[in-house]
Amino acid sequence: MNTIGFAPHDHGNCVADTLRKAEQHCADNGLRLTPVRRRSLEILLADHRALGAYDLLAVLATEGLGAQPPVAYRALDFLVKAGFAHKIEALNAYIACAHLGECQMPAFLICRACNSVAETDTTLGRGRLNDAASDAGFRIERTVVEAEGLCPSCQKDTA
Amino acid sequence: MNTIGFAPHDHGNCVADTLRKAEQHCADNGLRLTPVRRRSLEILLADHRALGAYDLLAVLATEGLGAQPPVAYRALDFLVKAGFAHKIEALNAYIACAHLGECQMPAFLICRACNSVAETDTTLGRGRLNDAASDAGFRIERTVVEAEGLCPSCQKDTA
DNA sequence: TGGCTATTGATATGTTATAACATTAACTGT
DNA sequence: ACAGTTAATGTTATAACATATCAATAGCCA
Ligand SMILES: [Zn+2]
Ligand SMILES: [Zn+2]
Ligand SMILES: [Zn+2]
Ligand SMILES: [Zn+2]
Repeated sequence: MNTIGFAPHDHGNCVADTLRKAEQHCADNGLRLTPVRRRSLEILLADHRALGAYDLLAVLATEGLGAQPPVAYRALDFLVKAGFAHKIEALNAYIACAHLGECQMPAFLICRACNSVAETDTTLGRGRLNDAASDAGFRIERTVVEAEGLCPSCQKDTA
Repeated sequence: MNTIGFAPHDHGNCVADTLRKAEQHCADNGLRLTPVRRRSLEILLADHRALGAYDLLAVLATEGLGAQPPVAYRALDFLVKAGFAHKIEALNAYIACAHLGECQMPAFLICRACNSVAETDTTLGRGRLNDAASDAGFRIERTVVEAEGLCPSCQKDTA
């Protein structure tokens, strides 16, 4: 299942690996990983939490990479369209993809206490949801699957 | 599956039925379906589309039921908590529950062309997400399952 | 080089949501 | 009926999230 976010892992490697894959994907597809875009991806990758556009902007601003909302939203738009990041609809926030290169249908586990987000790659809903969609004659283009709750560590804290 | 929203149905009955169930639920649970709340539910029920909080507010305002944002947000909060309405996270909008009384884990089919929304259910299909959550030690409290695409009628229009 | 397109800079505005506090209505027990 | 309590509403202000628009610049390709 490869759920990333709550389990400890070699994060330095995780970051370097994702950046490398992103660079490769841009090279292969004629996309430009400009300074703002690259730095935005790095900031999102820094830890496995969702960041609001204005949170990202605040960091970019301290680094002289832009101070107006469109800077952040353009970078996020690029990252999302390229598949390097996902929007968490339930939070109006953004997170780096944890499975770059093999991300088909992401689903997210969102801790309401510490705001950490784990990305898993499941086809939930796809079976059941596809059936429902077929019955209704609906053509699915994108799905949003998000679960809110408590991560292992926050369950302990509130126990 | 009882997917409601795209298929024609006796909507007058659908509305009356839902209002009756809501009244009963309030009576049974000591909740108060005040004028603003009741009218908000009626407005959401008017058709199977998601309405923004400010859209709802605009209607309420023309009827003298309140003109400030908190009026709409309080009513929506009540309706959502009571299970009479759902928030569509992908749209930041709200819709009346189409399965009042038997709604466990709703999922939505959202047409990006006409904005109609069908409500279906994923109760039987949450195996994979539950598995992923278990593996990660995550305790799910709420799920968001939304599919964006084209409804039958809009597929024809763009064909 | 010149023309084209993608990207960035900058200002303004639109949209969604909540904080905070005063007021009024409804319920509870006496 | 009365005070004490809680739930709901009125009102103002502001926070948080997102986009429209247009000018300036950088990369790219005849
Ligand atoms: Zn990592
Ligand atoms: Zn992903
Ligand atoms: Zn947590
Ligand atoms: Zn429902």
